Amino acid sequence: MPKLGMEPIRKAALVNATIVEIGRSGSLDVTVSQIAKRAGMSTALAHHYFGSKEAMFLAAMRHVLSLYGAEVRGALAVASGPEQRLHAILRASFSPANFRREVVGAWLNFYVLAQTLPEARRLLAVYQGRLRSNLLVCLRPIAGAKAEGVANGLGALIDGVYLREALTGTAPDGKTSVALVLDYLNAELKRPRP
Amino acid sequence: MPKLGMEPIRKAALVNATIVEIGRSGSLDVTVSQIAKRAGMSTALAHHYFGSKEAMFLAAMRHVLSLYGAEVRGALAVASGPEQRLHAILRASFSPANFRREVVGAWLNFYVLAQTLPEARRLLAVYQGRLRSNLLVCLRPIAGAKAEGVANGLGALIDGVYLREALTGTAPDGKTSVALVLDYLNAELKRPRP
DNA sequence: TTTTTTGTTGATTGACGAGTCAATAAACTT
DNA sequence: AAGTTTATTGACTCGTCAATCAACAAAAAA
Repeated sequence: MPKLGMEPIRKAALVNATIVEIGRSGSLDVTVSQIAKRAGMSTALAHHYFGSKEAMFLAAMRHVLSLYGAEVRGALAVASGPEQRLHAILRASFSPANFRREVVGAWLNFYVLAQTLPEARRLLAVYQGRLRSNLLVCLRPIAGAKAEGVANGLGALIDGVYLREALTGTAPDGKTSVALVLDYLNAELKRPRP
Repeated sequence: MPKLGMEPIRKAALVNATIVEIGRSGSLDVTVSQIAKRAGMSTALAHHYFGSKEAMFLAAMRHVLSLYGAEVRGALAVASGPEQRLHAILRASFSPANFRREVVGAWLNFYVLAQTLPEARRLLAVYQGRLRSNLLVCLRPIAGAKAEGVANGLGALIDGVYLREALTGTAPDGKTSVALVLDYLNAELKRPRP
């Protein structure tokens, strides 16, 4: 009983299922069969809409990245002033949503994918570029000439703190992460000699 | 023509081959057959010595970690004074050896493994603990009460910078990485109000 | 109403992979 | 010399999996 206009629905279900399955297994070692079953359809249909497993992975990556982007934009929308906006970016980066098992799994595996899949590397570069640009807008008014360097450091620190927080067995603590990064920021800003 | 005492030689060859194959494929999706072939033996022999592919992965992880540990110890041995020793740790962490394709591949995939394999997580915790302890020894004399916090930040920043450097298409630059981390350190140390 | 487009799947193909086993052979022990 | 331990592999088991195909169903277009 084919209702028309299924494509976007099926694709969304598959993307979702891909992320969940990657999170569940903790690796890219998920079968199309698993993904399709979780999305409630046959493997043949999954292939029909995406053509290959690789395409599903990339679509999933795009989705995770766009969710993160949306979260940052949402947080920025209600923040005013450079400091407030910086806080907003950090809070969004370390939000509980980003520490959900499947999101962590997605990120770690995207790093792995980025080693060999050019498109994955490109997407990662886009994410890093956006983060950097967002940080720079906030930093230029308050860090002046140091803005570029501080943005680099902040970006790396965010990734590093996330990585550690995501991989220590204990429940991740966004508050502490934000505080750690803010501490770095304050150190850079209040340093006597630029 | 079985010569005796082959076990350590074969195991070393397999560990090496595992790392190379992970680096080559960029993922944990390597077959025992590939590993065994690169190590110059049959798959049956590989299983004979390690029992499972998982055991090979863990042995490879231990090896990469121990190489890194040795590099740090080596650098520390010829450095005196807290500052010098900190520089030594950073230089070792961002040495060209650590940016070789197969080492990057190993690290990224160990992160992935750590999500699900408790032993891998344990090994990662050991590495982070050692790094933290090494940093603390240097930091206490020069950072005093701030030492703990700075060590946390430095550790995360090192991981984050490494991750970014390893994944940007361009050739990784250890010098710049060291400089970035040192900049953070100086900012924390020279901050007026602790 | 015929044709085309869209949705859908069971069955199949063709390939590969982890781990086991039996068998062979050389070295070391007694 | 007989027995044991270590080294080594080809062949095999049992399983999986990505991708394709043929076929069917329903809606839309002609």
